[in-house]
Amino acid sequence: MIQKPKGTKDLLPEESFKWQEVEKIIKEIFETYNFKEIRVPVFEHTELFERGVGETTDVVQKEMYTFNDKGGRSITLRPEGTAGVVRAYLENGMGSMPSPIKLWYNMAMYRYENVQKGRLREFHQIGAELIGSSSYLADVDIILMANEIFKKLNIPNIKLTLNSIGCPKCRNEYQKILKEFIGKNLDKYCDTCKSRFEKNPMRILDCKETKCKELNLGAPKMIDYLCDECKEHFENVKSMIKKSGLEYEIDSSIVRGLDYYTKTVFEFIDESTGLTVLGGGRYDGLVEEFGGPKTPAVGFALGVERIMEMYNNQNEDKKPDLYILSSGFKENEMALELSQELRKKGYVIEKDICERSFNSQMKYANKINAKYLIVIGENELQTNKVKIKEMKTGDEKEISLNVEEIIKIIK
RNA sequence: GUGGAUGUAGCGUAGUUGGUUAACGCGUCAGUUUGUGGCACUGAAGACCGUGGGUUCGAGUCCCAUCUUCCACCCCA
Repeated sequence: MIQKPKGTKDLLPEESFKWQEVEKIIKEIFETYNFKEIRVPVFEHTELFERGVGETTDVVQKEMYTFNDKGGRSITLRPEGTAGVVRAYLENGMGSMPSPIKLWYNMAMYRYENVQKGRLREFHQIGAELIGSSSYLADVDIILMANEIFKKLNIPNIKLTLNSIGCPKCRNEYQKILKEFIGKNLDKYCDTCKSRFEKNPMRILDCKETKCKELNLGAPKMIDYLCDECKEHFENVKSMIKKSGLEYEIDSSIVRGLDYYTKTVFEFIDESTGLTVLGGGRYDGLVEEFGGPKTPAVGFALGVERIMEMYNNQNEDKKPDLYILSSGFKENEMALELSQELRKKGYVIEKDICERSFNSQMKYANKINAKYLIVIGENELQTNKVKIKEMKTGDEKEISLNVEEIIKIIK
């Protein structure tokens, strides 16, 4: 038997119904903030992610599904959503539409990861991008919108953590100081850290190797070296969030795995598993990195599979309104006609399509939880009367055999 | 990428120190019941025991490899 590839998942009807419910709730939240949906290709030129996400990141270094197509182009299955959305923003001239641009997406992502619970190779992210505002008010709106998702979905034990990683200006200053600190013991760090020393020393602070962690003790923190502008921005974000009544924690270790972030970064963490369910931040340099004008932006992405683990259904999937039981050619013809008319009016109708016996049809109607049932046989065709039965109670009622009379009962 | 565990019908399990046609429950299909379901009873279908090698007269059971799933590290959503 051929199995599905490692790290992928089939969504069966019971779960796909749950997904639809969650997707609907989140979409409605986005709409109240006037975000519009965007859909971009599953694959892009590899260069887009190398430049956008950053060549020193784990995502680009070891997790991308990259291949050459038949035309010799290097193609990559998207490992995240922001790069593609920003590319589309530029390519479609959205910079000259009324600013800021507010977009949301719901897309599959691909990362060659070691599989574990809550970590798949094909997974889904729902995200939002707000492009064209440098104000702290944009950060706050994005964070509050993200928080709304957990509130509306009734998901408890979610913690918001915040940090600021500064702008290129203060980060350069800070990195000099950091490199001085690390440089003293560089030969004692692990190989990954050594390779990151020149290009991206801040990620060394994120290393989980015990020897590196020990060496990092007492290292200078970015948050203490923010320039005046970044500092003010972060203070404003914090105080506005506080005023809105949302609790948060400062976590100076959040740097995020993608290089494009600047200033505010945040994560919503599930406290029972410790997994990040939603992560995001500001990325003021990305549009420019892709060759566009200097354009500030902020956004987030949430892991759909991870949120599904925590969500409990509020409703049940639809049950058939009516089962039409019939046997015999004329009778089947009548059943078909009735079912077509009722379906046209939006009712969920089940009928025999296997030419099964009376008894089997009866049992089937029961198993699929049909709400009502009618039997079409010789008598009904002759008298034009039919008994309609409520399956739950067993009550039967005789009515004329026509669509209007049936609707009166099942509606 | 590193370390550990796992794998028997659709699902959940049994399978004794290797020994004939791999068992049970749920589910599925049908019959008892050509005019009324749920209960009950009867029957049927469904597994080359994850895959490929090896040891043996003989392997679901032992050995090796490989894959999957799960857990930890790493990383992230």
